[in-house]
Amino acid sequence: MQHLLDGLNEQQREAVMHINGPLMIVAGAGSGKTKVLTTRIAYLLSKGVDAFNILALTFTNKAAAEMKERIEKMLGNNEARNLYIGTFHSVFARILRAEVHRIGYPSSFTIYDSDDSRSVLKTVINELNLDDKLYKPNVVHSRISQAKNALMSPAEYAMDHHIQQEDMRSNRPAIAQIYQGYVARCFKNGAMDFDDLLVKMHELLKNFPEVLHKFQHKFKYIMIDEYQDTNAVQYEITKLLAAAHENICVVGDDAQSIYSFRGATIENILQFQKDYDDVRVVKLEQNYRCTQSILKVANEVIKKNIGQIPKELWTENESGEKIKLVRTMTDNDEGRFVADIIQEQKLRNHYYNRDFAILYRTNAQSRSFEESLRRMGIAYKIYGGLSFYQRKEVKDFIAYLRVVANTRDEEALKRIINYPVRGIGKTTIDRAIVTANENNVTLWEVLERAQEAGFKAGTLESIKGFVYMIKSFQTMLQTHNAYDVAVLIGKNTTLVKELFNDKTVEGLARYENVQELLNSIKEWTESPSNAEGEVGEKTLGVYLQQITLLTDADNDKEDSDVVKLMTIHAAKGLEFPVVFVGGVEETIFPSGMSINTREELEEERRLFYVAVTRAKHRLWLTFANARYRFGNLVQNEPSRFLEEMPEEFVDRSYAGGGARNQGGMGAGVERMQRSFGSTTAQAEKMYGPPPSKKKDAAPARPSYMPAQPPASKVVEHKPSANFEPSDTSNLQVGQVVEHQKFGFGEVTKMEGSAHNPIATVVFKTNGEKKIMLNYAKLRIVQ
DNA sequence: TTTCATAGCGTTTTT
DNA sequence: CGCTATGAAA
Repeated sequence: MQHLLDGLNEQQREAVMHINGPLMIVAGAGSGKTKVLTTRIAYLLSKGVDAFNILALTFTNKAAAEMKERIEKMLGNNEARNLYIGTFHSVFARILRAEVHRIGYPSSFTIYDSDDSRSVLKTVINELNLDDKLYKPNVVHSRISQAKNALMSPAEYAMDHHIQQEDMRSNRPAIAQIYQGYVARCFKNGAMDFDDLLVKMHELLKNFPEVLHKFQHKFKYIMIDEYQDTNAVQYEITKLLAAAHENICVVGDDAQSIYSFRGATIENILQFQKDYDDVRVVKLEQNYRCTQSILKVANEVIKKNIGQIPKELWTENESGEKIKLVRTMTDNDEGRFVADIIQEQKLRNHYYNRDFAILYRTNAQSRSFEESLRRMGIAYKIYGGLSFYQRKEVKDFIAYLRVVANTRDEEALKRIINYPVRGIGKTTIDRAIVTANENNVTLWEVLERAQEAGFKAGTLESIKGFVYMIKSFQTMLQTHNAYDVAVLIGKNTTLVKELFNDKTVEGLARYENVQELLNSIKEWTESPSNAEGEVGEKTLGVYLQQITLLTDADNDKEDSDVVKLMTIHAAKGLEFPVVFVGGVEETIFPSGMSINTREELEEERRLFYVAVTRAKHRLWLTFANARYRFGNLVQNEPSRFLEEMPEEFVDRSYAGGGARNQGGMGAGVERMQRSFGSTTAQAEKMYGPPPSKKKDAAPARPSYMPAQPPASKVVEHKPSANFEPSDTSNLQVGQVVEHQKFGFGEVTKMEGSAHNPIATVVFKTNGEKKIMLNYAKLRIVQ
């Protein structure tokens, strides 16, 4: 047993060994938090606690997988596979699978990602005949999400005076109505959004005493990582679960709370001591990650925040280099500078690509870094942005799987019903949806009984074919695994073939993405357990639920030697030898959206703290005088956070003398001012004027002259006197035809299906055109 | 019914 | 700037 505790400091050991009763670990950045958590679980197991009785909630699936691996190594057996470790969302998804039938959901419920949610909202907003200019899905969704995270039902939302006033003031009084419609629609679709995974879990525990009792009894020991980033639902759930044994251990750092925008409240960790009697508090204050300089800077900046748990982080590490502040002219220069330094540092200090991380406040900032790295031939990977599973072609394929697993899923159904094209167009779908709503059945049920709805013969055939196909996939699922069915789907829908035939660069990438998806299904099907160590359940539904909850980081292959680019939020919990933080400018960092209240600004500062403390050895902070935003050059002041850093640990020699060109700077100010400049005027001198906002800034022309017609001007053709459309059903390559507008031309290619033939015609006067024979009138000349 | 062009809009941050 | 949501032509 002793060896488990070896190498732990006094506080860490205390945290590990306190196993009964509530425990709060205040873990500063880089203080060995993960080590403590894993050791603590191993310690519990070694004391005879059954792995089945331990629940550990982490922030990412990757963290969960890592912890499990480390515990297995420590113990030398595979007991760890029986632990319940995962994110709130994935652990609850797993529990819901078994229990959610009680509230009318299928166990293979679909999990909607933000895109799906937005799409449902759009439908609801349209059906309520509301102005979609006013009710933007994004705005509405965040409103609903906030309500859910505060455990507020649609009815309660409608009754709440404060909320109603807010919605009135923003001229959106119908959000309550939309909320209600949205919830109803999700339920009808057998689908849950991210928030529902928490809300429905809470509902089950609250309304079904037998469920609550079962899980209270099961989870005798509960651990929650990143507790400072939990929200109200998560708080309520854990409180319910822990109520029986009160063996609850939360780990967090109030200084790193950066998720208030999704309902996280720092109060949860500040109030923990009041929630339970006899809370043991352990502070981990020794940092093992950063150099003195980095840590001093971080400490000093975060001190500007008021109302924290008092603590002073210290380290025995060497002092290291000063933090380097860098000013560049534009965002493109910033990118070039960082790429240059990476190149230089690789040579000078023998770093590998994988030792570098470039962090930024917003995803949009990745572009300039990406470009310069590519130009320099430095391998990199961008985390976040749109994930693999959000790409069009992947989502399309997955939509088939989703429908097969859950035909109630209307979003997925709408996506694939006419993809690839099978003659079920918008009119047909709209009509089917109306029928479904009128009869209060699902869209799928309408399709199943299409003959009763009175579609015309051709359409009915198409629908029948589609329904038959989906049903055959479902049948196959009973005897085959998810991978086999997926391959069959790819074949039968000609979806893979279609992508394969697209030989453009993007088409090739799309094809490869679908292949990769198939591989991932195969891998998943064949591996004995899933991300949470769940053995056995290898159904299609489970697969789909899991991938929706996956992030880029979860799929990360640690072995690849690439520079990592990500937002600071995504970098939480990670560390890198060398870190660059880009765009340290007012309106970006702190974000222009978050400078209106002290609370907002303090969260930005905590974010800055997180960014700085990701670095182990070297840290560069960069900012640009001006950067391109929506196509035009705008200038920003250096971030106010730069002024808050203690001078002695900061090297400003690349920074134009001082962050804000004011007070306290050395003699360098003027020199740097001259050589770097700081105004847009100078930026324009070097890079030309910003593109004009006006569309028509081009050559002046007298107002009486009409603007140039669009480039694709048609040379007028007067149809022959005897023009009469011919029967083109047998049109052949090589025939000469006349078109009413385009004139005479020769057919060079025939393509398209029998139902929708397309002829390519090269016209004498107008060049090559693609003509759809069903609609265009052609006279065959010879 | 499908495709292609363009107008308009967006950037916090994520499960 | 780059994407996507709509509408006119095919």
